[in-house]
Amino acid sequence: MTVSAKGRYALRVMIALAARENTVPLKELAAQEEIPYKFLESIMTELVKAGLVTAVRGKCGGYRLANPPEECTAADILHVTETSFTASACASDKKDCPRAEICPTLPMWRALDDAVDSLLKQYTLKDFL
Amino acid sequence: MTVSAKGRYALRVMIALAARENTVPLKELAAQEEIPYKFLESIMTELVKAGLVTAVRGKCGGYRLANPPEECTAADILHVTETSFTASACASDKKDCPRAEICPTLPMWRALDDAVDSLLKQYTLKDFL
DNA sequence: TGTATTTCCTACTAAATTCATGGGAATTAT
DNA sequence: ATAATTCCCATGAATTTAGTAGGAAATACA
Repeated sequence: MTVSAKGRYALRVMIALAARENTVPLKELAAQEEIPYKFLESIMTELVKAGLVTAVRGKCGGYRLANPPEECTAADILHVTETSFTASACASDKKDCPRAEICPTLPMWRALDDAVDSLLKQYTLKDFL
Repeated sequence: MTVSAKGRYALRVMIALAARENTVPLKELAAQEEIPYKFLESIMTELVKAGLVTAVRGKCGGYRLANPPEECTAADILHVTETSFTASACASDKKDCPRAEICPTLPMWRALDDAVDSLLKQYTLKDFL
């Protein structure tokens, strides 16, 4: 029920990018945020694929936010990094749970997901600067 | 960020106990709820220690709720079973995170914990019957 | 054109956590 | 006594998370 190191790293890096205008190379980001270089590299790949970050290859390249800080929420970021970002496995994969139809707790898991999501949507990168 | 099988099992068993007046032996509970006997046994031990369930040893023994169903919330149960029931490791163990003082995201993790907790407190075992 | 700097891609390894299983001691109704 | 039960301690398997390694592809700049 805890956000992974990966998720916390991702959020931290996004805040770091929000604080800078130019593209920042991974080497610098990893050093500044004290995150293992190669691990961060894999995280950046995901953030790029999700459209939250823009990558510039080659010399003088690096990463920068794809959008203004106030347009990127904590929910956006964590949905990318957290493999199963839902309170209960049942709530997301209906077919995986044969009890879904009769499960008395399903409504609660759904409500919990909604509560978490709506709270995380309230925080944008701008709020962390 | 997902509630473990252990947590879901615990909730299910507690609902099952809430639906019955008498003490129910583990053997029966495990069969009815289709939960591995020995795994459930370890879960019951925790629930007993937490004071949510009363155990009766010996022949004709078993488990029953320690309190009326309307007095036991989902939060009570999940706090027992989930090893780290907090959105971020930082939010619970201050000393583990050297950045706690300056961390811009800590308030959000705290708010998330509060949101989750207050929602889970709204559901009692009675609501699931 | 060559070189240094950078992201991209694929595969692998290590550590931690979750999910169980096994055997037997202690307790209790009959 | 005996059978049915919880309690206690240790171990093992499976899954997920965290971190590493090496090199290919792109790009700025001399």
